[in-house]
Amino acid sequence: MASGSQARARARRERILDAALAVFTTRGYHDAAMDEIAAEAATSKGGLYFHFPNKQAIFLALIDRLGTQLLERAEAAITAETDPGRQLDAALTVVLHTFANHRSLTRLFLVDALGTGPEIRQALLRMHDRVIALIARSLDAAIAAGTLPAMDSWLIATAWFGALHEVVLRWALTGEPARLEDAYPTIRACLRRSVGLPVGPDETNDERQRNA
Amino acid sequence: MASGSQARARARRERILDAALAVFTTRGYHDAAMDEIAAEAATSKGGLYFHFPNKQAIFLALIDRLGTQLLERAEAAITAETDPGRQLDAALTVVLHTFANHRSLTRLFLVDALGTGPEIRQALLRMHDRVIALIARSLDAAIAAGTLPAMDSWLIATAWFGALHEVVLRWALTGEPARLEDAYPTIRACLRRSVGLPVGPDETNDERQRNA
Amino acid sequence: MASGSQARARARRERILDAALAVFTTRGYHDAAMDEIAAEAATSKGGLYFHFPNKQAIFLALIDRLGTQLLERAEAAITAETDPGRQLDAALTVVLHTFANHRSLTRLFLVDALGTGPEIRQALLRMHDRVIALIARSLDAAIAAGTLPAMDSWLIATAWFGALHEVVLRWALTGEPARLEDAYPTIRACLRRSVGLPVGPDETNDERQRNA
Amino acid sequence: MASGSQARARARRERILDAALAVFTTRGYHDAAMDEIAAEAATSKGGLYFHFPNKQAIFLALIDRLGTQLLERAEAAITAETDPGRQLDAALTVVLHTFANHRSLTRLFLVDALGTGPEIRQALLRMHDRVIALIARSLDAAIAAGTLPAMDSWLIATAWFGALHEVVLRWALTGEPARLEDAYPTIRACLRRSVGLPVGPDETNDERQRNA
DNA sequence: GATGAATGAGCTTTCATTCAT
DNA sequence: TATGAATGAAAGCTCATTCAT
Repeated sequence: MASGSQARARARRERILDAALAVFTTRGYHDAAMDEIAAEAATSKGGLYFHFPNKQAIFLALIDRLGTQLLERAEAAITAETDPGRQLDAALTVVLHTFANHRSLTRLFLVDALGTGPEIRQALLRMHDRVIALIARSLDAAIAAGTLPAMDSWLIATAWFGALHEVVLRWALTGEPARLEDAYPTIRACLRRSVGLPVGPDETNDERQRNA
Repeated sequence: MASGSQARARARRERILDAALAVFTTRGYHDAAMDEIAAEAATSKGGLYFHFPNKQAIFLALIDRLGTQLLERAEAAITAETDPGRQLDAALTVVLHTFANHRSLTRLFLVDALGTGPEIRQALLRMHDRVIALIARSLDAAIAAGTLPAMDSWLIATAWFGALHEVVLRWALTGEPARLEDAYPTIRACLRRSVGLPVGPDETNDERQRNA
Repeated sequence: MASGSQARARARRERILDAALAVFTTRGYHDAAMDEIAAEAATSKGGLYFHFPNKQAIFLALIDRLGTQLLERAEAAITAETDPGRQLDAALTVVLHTFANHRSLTRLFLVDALGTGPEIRQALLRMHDRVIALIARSLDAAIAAGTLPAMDSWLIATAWFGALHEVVLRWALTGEPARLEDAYPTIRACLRRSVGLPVGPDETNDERQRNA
Repeated sequence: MASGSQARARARRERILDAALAVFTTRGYHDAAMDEIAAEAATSKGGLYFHFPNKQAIFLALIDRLGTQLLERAEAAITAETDPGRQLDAALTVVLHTFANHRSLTRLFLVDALGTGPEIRQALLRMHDRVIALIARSLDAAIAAGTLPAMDSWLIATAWFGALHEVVLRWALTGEPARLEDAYPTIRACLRRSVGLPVGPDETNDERQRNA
C-alpha cells in the first residue's frame, strides 16, 4: 500500500512537472501563476506545495529533468561515433535537432529563464556548461588524435555554443529559417573551419535524430 | 517660454532615463519599482507617468537610446577603416569593448530583459539585428572586395554575434575571463578562420576604443 | 495644497487606527484580517499599506496611541494631588476607571495582545512598565515623605499592578463584578495594608473620573 | 487483546500530549504546526486526528493534564500543614515554585494561550479559578480559625493570584529576578500584610518543593 | 489503527497605475 | 505640471483538516 501511494505520488509529481512545463512555456516564468499550474495539473495549490517547496523549485526540477534528458541523448549520440571528426558532427547535430523539435521549450530555457533570478540563472548556466563541456571534450579528443592543433578548447567550445545558441534563439523567436535544420550545413562548415577542420561532407544520419 | 519649458521637460525626461538605467541595472527589469526610479530621478511617481505612459515605455526608450549610442559608435569605428579586413576587426572590437566597459548594462540587456515580455523582447532583437547587420555588412564588403568567397553572410553574422554574445555573457555573469579583452585574440582567430580569412596580426588600435 | 493633502492623510491614518481598534477588539489580533480593517476604514488594502508597513505596525501604533492617552490621564490625576497618600489613591483610581470604561479595549490589551509575538509583547510590557513606574514613583514619594518605610518599591508596584490586572482581567472576561468599581474599596484596602498604609476613608472624587 | 490495544492507545495519546507540550512550549499555540507535533510524537498527522478531534482539543487536554497535576501537588502541600498561617505560606510557595521550575510552560499558559480563542481562554480561566479557589480556601480556613477577620476572600485571593501572576510573568518574559525565589520574601510579606497577618518568619520547607 | 497525499480557504503583502488637488 | 495618496487585482504561500488506501 505504501508503494501504491508512493507510485501515485510520483505520478502526481510528474503530472505537476508536465503542467508546469506547459504553463511556463506559454506564460514565461514570472507570469506563470501557481493557480494555473495547479489547474493544469488537475490538483490544488496545496498539492503543488506538498510536492515542491516553492515555485522556483518546480522550475529547477524542470531544468534538471529536461537538461539531463538532452545531455544523455547527446552523449549517447557522441559515444556511438568513434571518429573524432564525426563525434563533433554528432554533438552539433543532436543539440540542434533537440532544440529544433522543441521550439517553445527552447524559448523557455534560452530566453525566459535567464532573467528570473540568480538561482535559476546559475542552474541554466550549469546546463550551458555541461553542453560546452561536451563540445570541449570532443575538441580535446580531436586534438589528442592529432586531427586538430592544440587550442583553448573551452573558449572555442563556448564560442561554438554561443553561435549555435544565437542561431537557435532567432529561429525560436522569429521562425527563421523555417526549418532550423536548413541552417545546419552553413553553421557546420563555419564552425569546422573556425578550428581548421576540413569541411568535407556531413555523413551524419539525419534520420536517426529526427525524432530525438 | 514654451521652448524653455520644453527644454526643461526634455531634461527631466533624460534625468528619468538616467535614473531608470541605474535602477534597472541594479535590480533587473521586474524588480525595479517605479517608486525607486522616481526617487532616483528626484521626482514623483506622477512625474514618471507624465513623461512616459508606463514602465515598459521607459525601458524601451532606454533600449533605444543606448542601442543608438552603441551603433553610432560602432559605425563610426568601422567607416574609419577602409580595408575590409580591418573593418571586420573594428566591428568585433567595438562590440566587445562596449560590453566590456559596461558589465551591468550588458547583464541588463543580454540577460534580464529577454524574458520580460514580447514587446521588450522584440525591441532587443531589433538591436541584435542591427549589430548583426553591421557585421554582415562588413562581411559583404569583404566579399565584394574579393577577400572572402560568397556566403550566407547574414547567417554567419548571426553565428558570430552569438559566439561573441556567449563569451560576453559568461564574462558578465561569472567574471571569467577577468578581463574580457583577454578572450579577444582567440575569438578573433576563431571567427576569421571560420570564414577562411587569414588570421594575421590584429592592428586595431585598442586605445581608441577603451572608453567606448 | 500640500497641507491639505497632508491633513487628509493624517485623518485617513486616524481612521485606519480607529477601524483597526474596532476589528482587533472584536476579532483579536490574529483573526483580524487586513481586508476587514480596510473595509471598516472605508479604504483599500493598498491604502492600509501606504500608511503602515504591515499589520503589526498598526497594532503597535494603537498600543502607542492608547497607552500614551492612559498614561497622560493618570499622570495628570496624580500631579493634581499633593499628598502622597492621596496620590496613590488617584493612581489606582484612574487606572481602574480607565479600564472600567473600555472593557473590550482592556480585553485587547490585557489578553489578546500578549500571545501575538515578541515585538508586540515587548511593547505591551513597556506599557506595563510605565504603569508600574507610575505606581513605584508614588510609593517612593510616600517613602520620601516618611509616610512609608523603605521597601523594594518596584517589586511592590509590580505586585500591585498584578493584583489590579487580574481583577480587571476577570471583570473584562467574565463580567464579575458587574461594576468594576465595586471591587475598588476592597482592593484599595488590601493594597494599602500590604505596605502598612492606614486604610482610612477614600476621598478621591469618583465623579471626576467617571468619564475618563 | 482489547485491553492491550487500549493501553497502547492511551500510551500513544500520552506521547502525543508530551510532543504537543514540547512544540507548543517552543512555538506558542498559533505557530505550533500539527506536522511538527506529529513528527515529535513519531506518528503521522492522521494519527493525531485519530486521538484528538482537532488542534484545540490537544491543547485543552494539555491544560487539563497539567492543571490537574499542579493542583494535586498544591493541595497535597497545603493539607500537609494544619496551621492556617502555614497553609497560606504553603499555597504561595507551591504556586511560585511550580512556575519557577517550568519557565517555558509558564510562558505558554500565562501568556501565549490567552489570546488564542474563547474556548482555550475559558479553560485557562478555569485553571486560574482553581488556583484562586485554593488560596481562598486557605484564607477562609484562617478566617474560621480566627486568625483573620472576615473579608471578601475570593476577591482578595484574586488579587493575590494577580500579584503572583505578574511577578512570575515578568520573570518568565524578562528573566528578572534571575531566581524567581528571590522575590518570595518581599511578596510574601506584602501579601500577608495586605490581609493583616503578621509577617513573621517563613517556615516552609523549601527543599520539599524544589523539584515540584 | 495508521498513513500521508490532497484539499482549499485564507492570509499578508506588492506594485503598476490613476487622479484629485 | 507635479504630487503622492489611493486603488485593487493578483501573487505566493500556509496549514488545519479530510479520507482513500
